[in-house]
Amino acid sequence: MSTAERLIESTQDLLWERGYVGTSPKAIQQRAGAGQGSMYHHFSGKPDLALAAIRRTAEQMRATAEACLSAPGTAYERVRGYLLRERDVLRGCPIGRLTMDPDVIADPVLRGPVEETLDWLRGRLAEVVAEGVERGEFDAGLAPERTAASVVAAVQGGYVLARAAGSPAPFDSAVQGLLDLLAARAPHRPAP
Amino acid sequence: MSTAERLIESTQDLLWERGYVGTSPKAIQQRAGAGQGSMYHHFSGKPDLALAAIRRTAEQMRATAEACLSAPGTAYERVRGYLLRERDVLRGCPIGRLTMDPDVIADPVLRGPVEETLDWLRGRLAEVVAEGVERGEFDAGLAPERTAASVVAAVQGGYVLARAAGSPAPFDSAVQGLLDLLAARAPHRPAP
DNA sequence: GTCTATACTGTGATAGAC
DNA sequence: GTCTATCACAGTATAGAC
Repeated sequence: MSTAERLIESTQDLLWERGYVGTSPKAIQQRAGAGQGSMYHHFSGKPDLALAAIRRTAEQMRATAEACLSAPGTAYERVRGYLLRERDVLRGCPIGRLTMDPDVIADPVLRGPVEETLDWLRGRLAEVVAEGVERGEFDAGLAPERTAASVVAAVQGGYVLARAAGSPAPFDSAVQGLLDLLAARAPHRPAP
Repeated sequence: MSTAERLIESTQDLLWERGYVGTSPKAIQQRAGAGQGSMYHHFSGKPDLALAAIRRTAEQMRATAEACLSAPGTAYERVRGYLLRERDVLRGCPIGRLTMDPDVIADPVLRGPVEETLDWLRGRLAEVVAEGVERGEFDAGLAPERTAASVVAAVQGGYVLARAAGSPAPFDSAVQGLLDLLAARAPHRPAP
């Protein structure tokens, strides 16, 4: 793998673990096995490298979510598939995490991919819910946009609860609680 | 106000804004209008001062939540009151925020108040939901613990979405989406 | 109690040799 | 392209004067 690739991947890991503020160029270089000069040859500085890493992570997250949401099954089943997909819960969300980073939120360029990714996810989930309503798989009264926001928030908030508790259990509760509520709005009442 | 008090309040503000990793003793001293020696006289170092600040913030958050949850009204109304209470949404949660701080999560002493506060909140909300079920204000099938976790997650996740978007709108959607789902489980169907 | 001086390490970046 | 040397500055803490 090229040095630039290794630098990007190391940055992805460190941003996930420690955030932007908590990640130093030195730490990135050490993890990538690259020298200082090498890093500053490929990237103009920390923000530039972080941007490349954030974009890469955003792409990957989008692909993972799309795989769940475009799977076969009813709308409820696809939402359930997204909510119950395997996750390393205690690591949290590599994109959502960045919203707590003051330097990321303050810089429109760095915040860009974060905003786009979470917007896309809400929009995509809203499509699935709307489809479900059209097909009669969900109650007509279910509001797609709001429901989609609740689904994404359950995941993001679940990570917060799990990390506070030092255990994935509260994440599972939060997700299952929402799934219980959604199942009650799916006319055929599938098992949650 | 005493110097120690000013140091604690400055630390509360900075932890909320920039997190533990992003907050330096120097920045705290400047905001508090205190010298270095003064800070190290009252506190043994950054972790000690941060602990005092986190404990203070945790107390305050608990008091605010308890005020909503012990208000008069049905269980649904009290949960709604908690969810719709005024918030500075873009600032996020001063306690939930800390779960993304690697140095806080790694230190059991600093994580302690964070864990206790969010555990207490879930437990307290579960009591309210359980009471509602007993009184017939909620469907008997509603699981108190799971529902409580979903409520807290909606708020914490709502903050993430709002900060990503640079707007409180997605927070409101997530909260309202959950409220819609909960209203459908309250036999008298109050307006959400 | 509060201040200034000091020390040491880490951060983020540049310069120039190879 | 990659390396090492160097830099200015911030982070964290201690020492000792007042």
